[in-house]
Amino acid sequence: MAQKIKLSTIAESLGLSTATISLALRDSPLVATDTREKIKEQARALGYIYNRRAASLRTSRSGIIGVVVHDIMNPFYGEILKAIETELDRNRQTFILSNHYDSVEKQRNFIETLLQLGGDGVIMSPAIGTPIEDVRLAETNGMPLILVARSLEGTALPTYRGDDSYGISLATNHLIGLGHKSIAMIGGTDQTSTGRDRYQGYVNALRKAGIEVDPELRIPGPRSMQGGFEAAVNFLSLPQKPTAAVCWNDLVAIGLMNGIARAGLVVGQDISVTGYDDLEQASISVPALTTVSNQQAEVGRLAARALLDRLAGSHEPDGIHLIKPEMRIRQSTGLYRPR
Amino acid sequence: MAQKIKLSTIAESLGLSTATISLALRDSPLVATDTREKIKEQARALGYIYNRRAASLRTSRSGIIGVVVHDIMNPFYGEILKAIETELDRNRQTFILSNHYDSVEKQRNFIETLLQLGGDGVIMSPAIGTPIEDVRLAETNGMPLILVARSLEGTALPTYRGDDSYGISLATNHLIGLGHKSIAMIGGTDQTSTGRDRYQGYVNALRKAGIEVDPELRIPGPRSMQGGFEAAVNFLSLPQKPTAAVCWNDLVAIGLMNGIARAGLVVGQDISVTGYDDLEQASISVPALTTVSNQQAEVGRLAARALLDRLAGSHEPDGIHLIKPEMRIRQSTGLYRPR
DNA sequence: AAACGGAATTAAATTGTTTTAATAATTTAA
DNA sequence: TTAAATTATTAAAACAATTTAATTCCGTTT
Repeated sequence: MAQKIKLSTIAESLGLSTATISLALRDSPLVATDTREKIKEQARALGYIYNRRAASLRTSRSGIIGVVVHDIMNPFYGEILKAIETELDRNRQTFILSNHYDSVEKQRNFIETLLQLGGDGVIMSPAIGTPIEDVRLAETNGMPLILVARSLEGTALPTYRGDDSYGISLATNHLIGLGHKSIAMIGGTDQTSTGRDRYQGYVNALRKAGIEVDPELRIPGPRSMQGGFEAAVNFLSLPQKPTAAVCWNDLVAIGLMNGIARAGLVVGQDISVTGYDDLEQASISVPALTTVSNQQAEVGRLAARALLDRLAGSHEPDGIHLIKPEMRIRQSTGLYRPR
Repeated sequence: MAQKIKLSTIAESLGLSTATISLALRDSPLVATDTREKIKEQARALGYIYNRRAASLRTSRSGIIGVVVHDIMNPFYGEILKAIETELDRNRQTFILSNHYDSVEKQRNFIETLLQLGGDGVIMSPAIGTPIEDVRLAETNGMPLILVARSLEGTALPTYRGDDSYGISLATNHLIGLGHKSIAMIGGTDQTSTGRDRYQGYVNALRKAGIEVDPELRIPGPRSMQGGFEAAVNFLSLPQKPTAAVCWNDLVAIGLMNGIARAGLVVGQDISVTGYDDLEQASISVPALTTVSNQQAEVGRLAARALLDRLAGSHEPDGIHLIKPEMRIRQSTGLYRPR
């Protein structure tokens, strides 16, 4: 391991001061071009490694940005993260990623760790039940915060997410247009703003079409493939014999379709199913899934952009930015036929 | 934002020195119990936040561990990461996650960033073509390195991964046992050690059963669902009319099954398909996927454990640790019937 | 009352960088 | 040739913690 190469090592080896070395390595115009070259060359030769903690101790900028979401293994968040990663990478920011699994405590630990590391900012998809103090903790310590995919009531934080109410109404209207009247809504929870918005979109679309809303047709549940798969039994044994299902997301929809197929029914003919998110998998499922694109890439990109802009000093007004979803019609939905 | 609370703020407010505060907050027996309590109370009241960069500058331990894999959106890595996360969380280590997408450059950037941040160690699943220097870069700078899921020829680094050759031979033998003779191998690459091992396992099993190996039956390709889906066309038009396929992983298998279903054939009857990894999705696909559990959770846990042990000083011998995979038989495979 | 021992506290050095004001060296102008 | 202006370099003070050796403050013992 030899011994650590630091600015002073380079300085001594060249008979210069650390100040010059520091300036030169950061391309300051204060140091002469040829000395700069000489210094850079020497740094490379010695295998110098920039010590960010020492630097950030002085500058109070760490180049670290925290990102915390419910679960990175969920492709919905995965796609958002990918967009954030691209944008942050481009701006040479390091990012620290974490899941909170909807544990407020795990989320707070993350925020605290980030503060200890001197994080420059956070992008988060707040855990269910996030208390305002936790958000304030970040803010009072000078760490700006952007919300993504979920909003948080009672705050005016900049938020980027899809227009869920509108998106679900697109899917519901599509089914209504195909003649369906008994439409279930499968998966998810009503404990998040997203949940309430989505249910509202479903309700609104039905009402507008003069269809009565039957609370029994709302089957909440995990937002996973497994969740959808398990909901199939429940769904198929409803006394109302629904002929269509609006699912919380694509994962639930794919799980539900698998469950329905196992029961011997044909999705797209006997039962129509819509998803939400338009994951990569949606287009290659069997049958191909009719769904709503939630524009994950755009949502992630905008959130990252917003944070970077804020860090660069521009203070755009806070508020919720809703990204408009789009319908993707495929083979999992078809004309109404009585069951 | 008021002004930053630091040790000296607390010290002044209590008429003590920063040394005492520092010691007290870290539960040193050097400071009297009642002063310690008083100090902790005051720290809480003032909203003190521990400055890790200042501390780690002095102690040269950052509590940061880097983890870099091919793609966190791939559930195979996702499951490994989840296990690593659990283990590191339990030991209060912060971890920084990154994808390298098999770009050696992106991987090196990550290692460099981690060095700059004073990372305590790295767990990585090396990108294809990783040069030894990059690994050495970490080591010569005192950052221990553990490999996971993939190995790297020419190094004696501690490595934790599944026994791929054995695992694939399990799947191949299962198909041979069902009477299949023309068995294709779909997806993946032969550029990684994993790839070569898996192909070897397939070849070995065939040879042992006296079946001739036909190179045309090896269809390499992306290790994604999309990849499997697209391989279906190729697969179905092979002149050898294979009746079974050993897939690189579950994603490829599910994609392939979807492709076969789209072509009107029934998986498990007309064609048998095996996966690899035993992802959560495997058990709920239609038909349920016969696959090989790669013990992701165990692999991740052991890798994290190995790094933590090393950081704690225990110097277990290096070397490759192969975790034994297990067969999971479901409905995607069935008795041989000529196509 | 002096000497001692143990417990609690602290002074001061250290970690590796950045930054500002000051100095030294060089060039230009008069 | 000298003064002024410009360019290049550096000394030294931050930044916020940790750590070691020294000091202070007790109560005991002699």
